Amino acid sequence: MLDVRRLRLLRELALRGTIAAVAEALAFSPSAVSQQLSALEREAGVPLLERTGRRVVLTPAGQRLAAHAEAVLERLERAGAELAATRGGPTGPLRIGAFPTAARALLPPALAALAVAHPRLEPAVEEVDAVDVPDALRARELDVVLVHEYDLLPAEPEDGVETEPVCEEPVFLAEPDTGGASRGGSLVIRRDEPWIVGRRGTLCHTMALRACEAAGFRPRIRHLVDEYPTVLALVAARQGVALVPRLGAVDPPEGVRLTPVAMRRRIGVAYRAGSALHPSVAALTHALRRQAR
Amino acid sequence: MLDVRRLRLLRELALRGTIAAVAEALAFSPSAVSQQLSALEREAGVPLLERTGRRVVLTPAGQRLAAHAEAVLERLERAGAELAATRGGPTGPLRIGAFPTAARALLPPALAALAVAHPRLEPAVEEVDAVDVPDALRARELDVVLVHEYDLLPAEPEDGVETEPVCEEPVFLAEPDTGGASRGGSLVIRRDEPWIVGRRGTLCHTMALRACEAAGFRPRIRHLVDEYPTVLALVAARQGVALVPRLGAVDPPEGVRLTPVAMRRRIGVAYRAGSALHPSVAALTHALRRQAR
DNA sequence: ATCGAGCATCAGCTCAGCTTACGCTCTGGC
DNA sequence: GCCAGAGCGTAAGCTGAGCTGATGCTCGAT
Repeated sequence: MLDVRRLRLLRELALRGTIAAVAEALAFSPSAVSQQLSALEREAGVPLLERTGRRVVLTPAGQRLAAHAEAVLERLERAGAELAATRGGPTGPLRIGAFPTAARALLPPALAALAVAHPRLEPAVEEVDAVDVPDALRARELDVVLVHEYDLLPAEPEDGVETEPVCEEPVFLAEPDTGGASRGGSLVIRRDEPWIVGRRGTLCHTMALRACEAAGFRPRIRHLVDEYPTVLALVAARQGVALVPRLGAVDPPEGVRLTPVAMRRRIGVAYRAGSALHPSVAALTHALRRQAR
Repeated sequence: MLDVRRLRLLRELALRGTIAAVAEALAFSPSAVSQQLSALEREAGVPLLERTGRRVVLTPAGQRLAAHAEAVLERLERAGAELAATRGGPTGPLRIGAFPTAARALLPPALAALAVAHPRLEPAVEEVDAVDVPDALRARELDVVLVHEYDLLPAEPEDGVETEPVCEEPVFLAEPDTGGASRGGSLVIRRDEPWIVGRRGTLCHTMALRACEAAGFRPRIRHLVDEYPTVLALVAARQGVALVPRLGAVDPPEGVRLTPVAMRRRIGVAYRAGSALHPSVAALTHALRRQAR
């Protein structure tokens, strides 16, 4: 009978690529991981890893075994979720990851409602970068993560992670309020304005570029700022224009005009495959949905 | 993460009913099983067992968890089978169980062919009672078992065990050869003859009773004998009539007339769920099928 | 050419989990 | 009705699986 703890290491290796990364993710020493993978290879009787240069890669047999491991672990996750469900309502710690806007605008009221409905639930929120989400979930550093995607930028599915939609919101063009009549939501008219976009590598950065690209021009980028309150303050100071989702534009400062554009942002929750039935996860999803209405 | 070794114990408990039986089956002391199940219950956070009298029974939550365990273990079995397949052809020990007729008539030539095709396979045959088959497979005492069923007596599916057909054979009515013309294969005409059937509790015993019952009478049973050569010798000695499948009637003695009746026996192989792809299992199944033609 | 990242191996230690011993409770046979 | 034994749980003690930390080797990047 194959050892599931070792299969877990193999699966993590398939996801992360190096033994050192697996070790760090699971809080082991690289030595331990190496030893356990060697043992797994001995059990299997087939080479699973191959040293290439100073790294290792999975052999085809190793990849197939990693797929089996994925399936086994998912079923274990489901079993655990079901147990938690029979254990009664949501209880204990729930580690929630969120992108900054959600952490500020969406989560606090949802958590307040949750505290009333499920007083024994202990949510812990942590801001997290989108790129770290799958690893954080798989490594069990987080249990649920609020994620978002834009029309022009659909998120691709990740192994071992499932996503469920929570709500959709419009995206606004934010520009200095000159007092004149609105010029409508088309981006093209602002092609010569300076733009304020998210920092490079963020979803919002890419989203703004894609949106301008779709409108047929490359924006002149002046400011790189992630926090929407700051963005709006810059807009009010006539530093440029920006694209801002509704949740980023609650309570806009004076001197900012918001015009809807033809793009929407979708917000969802991501969790480990199999934990959809977990009562704490289900309760948070429910609270977020109610909040979003 | 739930411990799979402990889940295995829970699954065995679901199948066998007592901790002592689980311990014996897996070569542990009952104490070890008890401790591990307690630990599993602690992990689960839900009562899984309930003491009733001097036994334990699974709670509903325990039963559901056992079902998950079954799924996990089956997937592990498949992973192992796939590894064995990539390891190259059939190799190593293969523990084969068989009912007596198959052990005598079907297996030896199949094993001879197998030895030529796969010299590194080390088959070990053991006669086994039909009632012990599922436990022997689940407890990993055997890898493959030859099983049979009669038209009137279909085998019900067992958790964790899969069955695949190998061949079908006719069943004969064996009666003393009086030299006269055959009276045809109807059983009714022999309703007053003494009958020779398998020992009580065997499939063959039940099969004979069902066949007579279907023909509308209750047989007068004189001899209870399992071994078909002995049965045929008794028939030749004019001790009664009997129902004998073809494999039990190779080389019949003088003075026995065999007439086909409207019943067939199906022979199949049973193995642990998930091990169908195991090269040794597949090779044996293949050899048996060829042999049966 | 050199340095560091990445992996394997070795030695040593710790704790999970096994066995043995024992006690308790219930059941079935006499 | 009683008692022997089946069945389960707990306590104590031991062993080995598996972890850490040290060391060495091999690449690849600067």
